Amino acid sequence: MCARFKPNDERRKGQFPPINRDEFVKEGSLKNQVANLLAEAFKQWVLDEGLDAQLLNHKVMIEQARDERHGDYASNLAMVVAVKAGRSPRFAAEALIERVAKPSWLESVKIAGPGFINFRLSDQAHHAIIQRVRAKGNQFGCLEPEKGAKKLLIEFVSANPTGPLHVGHGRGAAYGDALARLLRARGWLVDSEYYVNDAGRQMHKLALSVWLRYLERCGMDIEFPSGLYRGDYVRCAAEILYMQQGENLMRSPPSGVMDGENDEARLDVMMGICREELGETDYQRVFDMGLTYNLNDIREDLLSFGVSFDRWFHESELVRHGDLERAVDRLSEAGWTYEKGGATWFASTRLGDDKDRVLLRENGQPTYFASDVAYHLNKCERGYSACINIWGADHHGYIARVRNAMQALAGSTDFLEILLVQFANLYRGSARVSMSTRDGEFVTLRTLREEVGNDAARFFYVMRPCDQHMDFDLELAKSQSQENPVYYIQYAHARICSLHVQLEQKGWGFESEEGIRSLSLLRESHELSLMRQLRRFEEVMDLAAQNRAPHHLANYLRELASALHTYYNHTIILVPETEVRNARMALVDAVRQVLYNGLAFLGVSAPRFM
RNA sequence: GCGCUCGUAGCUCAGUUGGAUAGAGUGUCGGCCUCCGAAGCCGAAGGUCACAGGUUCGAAUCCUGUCGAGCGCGCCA
Repeated sequence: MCARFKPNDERRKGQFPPINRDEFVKEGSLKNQVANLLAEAFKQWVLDEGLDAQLLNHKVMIEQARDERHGDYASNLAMVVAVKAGRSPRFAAEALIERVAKPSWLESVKIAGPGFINFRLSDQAHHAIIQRVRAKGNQFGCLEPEKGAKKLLIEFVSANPTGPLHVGHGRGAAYGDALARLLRARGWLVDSEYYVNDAGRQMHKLALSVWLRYLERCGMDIEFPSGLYRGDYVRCAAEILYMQQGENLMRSPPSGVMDGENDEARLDVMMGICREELGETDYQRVFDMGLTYNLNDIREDLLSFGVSFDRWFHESELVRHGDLERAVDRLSEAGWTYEKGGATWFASTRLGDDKDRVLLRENGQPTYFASDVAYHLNKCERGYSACINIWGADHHGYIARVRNAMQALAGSTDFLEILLVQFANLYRGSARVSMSTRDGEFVTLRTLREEVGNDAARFFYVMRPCDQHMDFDLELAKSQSQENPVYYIQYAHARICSLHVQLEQKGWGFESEEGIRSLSLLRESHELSLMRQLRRFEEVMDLAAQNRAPHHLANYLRELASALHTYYNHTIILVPETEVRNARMALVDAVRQVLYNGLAFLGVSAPRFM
C-alpha cells in the first residue's frame, strides 16, 4: 500500500527510482489512496469497538482542504458517524486517527476543529509528482483504458444543415469536444458523432429556398415568401447550382399561392409545386445542393474550431435502411402504440410523460420524434454501453419522451445521459443580439471566431457550467482581448518557455535529473503551494470528467497560472547556484507541462511566445 | 396554468455534491520594473448568499412556500 514512494535515504543517494506507472494507474490518485487508508481505519474501529456494522454504509469522503494550513486533504467522517456511533465527534476522530496507517508519503494525520481529520502529504509525495509530470509529458493527466473499458458515444452539435452554425451551437461544440477529450483522457473509449437531420420538412423548405434564389439568378422575378431561409448562404448555394446546371432547372415559378391564410400551409403547397415541376431527379439535385453546401460549411467551420467527429450520422440512413419502420414496429409489438385519428401514437403517459406522442402522422409521415427513437435504438444496437447526448436547452421537452421510448424498447434508460447546454446570451455593448435564424441577422460561430479568436471563444464557452445561462458580450470580448482570462494562462506558459530561452543564452542549460534530485531544496511557501497545485491536477481531471464539467479544469488552470505568476514575481528562478536553479526549473517546467496539457484538454493552444 | 434550470460583491461568475473566517475575475482606489516577459505582482474597498420558514452538531448547498428571471409544454424540426 505504501510502497510507491521510496524513503528519503534512497533518494539522497541519487537513486531516485522511476514510479511504476501501471501500479499508479491502477490505484488512482493520492486522494483516493488517502480515502482507502481512512476506510481501512474506519472498518478497524467499528470492529474494535463492536459498533453497528451498518455504520460502514457511510461513504468515506475525502475533500481538498480549503486552507493550506489545514494540510492537503480533510475528512468529515468522524462528525458524520459520531451520533450513530454514540461517541463525540472529537472522540471518534481520535479513534480513527489512531488506526490510520501512515506510509512514508503521508506526513501527518491530525484532528482539527469540531472533528475534522486533516491529512498532510510529505514533501516526497509532491516531488514524485513533478517527476511523473516530467516522465509522462503530454500524456500526464491521461490514464490508459483498462481492459474491457466501456465504449461510450458522445453526440453533440447536431445542428440542422439548413444554415451556418451560430454562437449557440458554438457552446455545444466547445463543451462537447472538451468533454470528449476529458473522458478519453480518463480512460474511456469515446466515439463522437454528429447527427445530421437531413430527412425532415425543414430540408424541403431549404430546397425550395435554394430553387427560388436559383430562379432569381436565372433572371426571373420572384417573390420570396417569409418563412423560408433567406440568408446569403442560400444565394451562394443557388449560384453554385447555376454554375453547374445553367438554366436546366428553370421552370415556371410557383405562383397564385401567395395569398392563402396560413403561411406554413402555403409553403407546403409551394414545396409540392417545386417538386412536381422539377421531377424527382432534378429536385434531388436542388435538395442535395442545399444539404451539401451547408454540411460542408458546418464541417469546415467546426474543423477550424478544432472540433472533429468520428462519424456523421445521417437521419436519411435511418429511413433508407428501414430502422425507422423497425423502431415503430418494435414499439407496437411490445404494445406501446395505438391508433387515433389516423395517426400512430406512443403511449408515453404510461411512463409518466405529460401526454402521448405521435410517431406516424395522419398522412403516414414519421415525426421527428420517430426518427429520434430509431436513432437511439440504433445507438443501442451498435454496442455502446453508454450514450451522452448534448442538446440545446430548447430540446428540454424531448428528454422525457426519448427516455420513455428507450425504457419501452430497452427496458432501461440508464445508458442514456442527456446534458443540456444553455444558450449564451449575446450582447453587443448593452444591446441584446437577436438570435433569429429567419432574418439572417444572427451571429454565426464563424463571426465570433474571427472577432475574438478560437482560443478565447473556446475558453469562454467552457469556463461556466453548461447548464448555466451565460452572458457573452462581444464588444467586451473584443475590446478587452488583452485582459481575456485565457491570455492570463497562456502568458504563464509563455513566461516559462522564455526561461528556457534565457537559460540557453546564459549558457547554463537545464539539467532535469539534477533538478528533480534537488527538489528538497525548495522550501519557500510559494514553491510548496505550487507543488500542491500540481498535485491537484489529476484530481481536478477526475472531477471534471465525472461531473461532465470542464469548467472545473478551466478554473483550476487559472489558479495554477496565478500561483505561477506569484512565484515568478517573488522569486528569481535563474540563480547562479546550479542545484537550486535546476530544482526551480524542474518545478516550473512541470507547471508549464500541466498548463499545456490542461489547455489542450479544453481545445485551447499554449503558445511559446505571445 | 404545468414542468425544468436558476437567483451569491457595482458587473460577469466560482464555491470541491452538507463543513472550518463565502471566493476569483472585472471595475474603483493605492503601491511594485537599474532585477529571468508589468499581458504580471502586492494591498484596500465592496455581502441580509432573492425573501420567509423547516431539516441537524453544521445550510449558499437539502425540503416547503413566496417573489423574480430564462427555457420548454405541436400530427414543427
